[in-house]
Amino acid sequence: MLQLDFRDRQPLHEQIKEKMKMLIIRGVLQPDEQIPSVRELAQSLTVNPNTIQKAYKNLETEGFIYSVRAKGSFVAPHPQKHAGHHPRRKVLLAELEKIVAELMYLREPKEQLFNVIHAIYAKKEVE
Amino acid sequence: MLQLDFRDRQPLHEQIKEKMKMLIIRGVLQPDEQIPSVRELAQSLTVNPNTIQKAYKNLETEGFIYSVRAKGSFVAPHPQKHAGHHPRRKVLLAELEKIVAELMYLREPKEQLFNVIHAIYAKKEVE
DNA sequence: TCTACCGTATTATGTGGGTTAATACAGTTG
DNA sequence: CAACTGTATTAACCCACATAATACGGTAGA
Repeated sequence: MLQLDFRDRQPLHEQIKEKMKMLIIRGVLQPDEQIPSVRELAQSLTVNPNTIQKAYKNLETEGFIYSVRAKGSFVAPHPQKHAGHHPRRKVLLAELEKIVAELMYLREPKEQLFNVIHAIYAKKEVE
Repeated sequence: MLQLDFRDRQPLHEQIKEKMKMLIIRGVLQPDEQIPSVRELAQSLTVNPNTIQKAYKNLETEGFIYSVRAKGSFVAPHPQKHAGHHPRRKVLLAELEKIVAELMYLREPKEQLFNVIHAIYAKKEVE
């Protein structure tokens, strides 16, 4: 299901969190859809169940999934309106600024960045 | 000069690298300007000289500074033309996609992202 | 030349996080 | 009852981070 890089210095639980987050954001996993159990995913990725649980715990804290004892873990419903005070928002915008600043430093054309954003937002409207 | 967060889990040498990178990108430090020596910055930040050296070494690898034995470390000249094959470019664009995708998920208006980019690129033209 | 400073390298040491491992508990499902 | 869920706890190992002490080679100024 997911592909991990065991040689990367990024922790496995973070890699798992990021990949799962992407699948949810991109709509590959639908709201209320059940995701693999802790033990099942651990076995298929050949990692320890604790590593999966840490990833799932963080995903739940960030609002991407919800877990029900003895039933399983599921994709959380998508946000319905723009929450300007969302805790993640400030972090994301700050990161965005850093990246754009460095791309500008490398003489990346501004229009290219617009194209990237357009492509992502256009994709969303399809799903 | 720089401000570090010793409680942050981000390594000190990475914090130093990122802050210095920002000062260079934003034009606070001019090309060929000398930056603090390893020992000097170590003392003023109350960290070990080895930590500074690791930050400087990575900054040099990424092309933001250059170091001359027995003379000091200096801000590298800015890139003059867009290098589409630059190693950092691919990484930065990939990160950009991740962040924009998550902001879209949080229902951030597309126009807001455009404004951020506009502001950064506009700032550059002043300097 | 002497002194002070520069970048750079090496080795040793302590600490904390990431990961694995082995259990255990509580609740649901068939 | 059996098999599966999420969750919690404890111990152990490894490695990156950071510190510390020291040294080498080259430059600059008194």
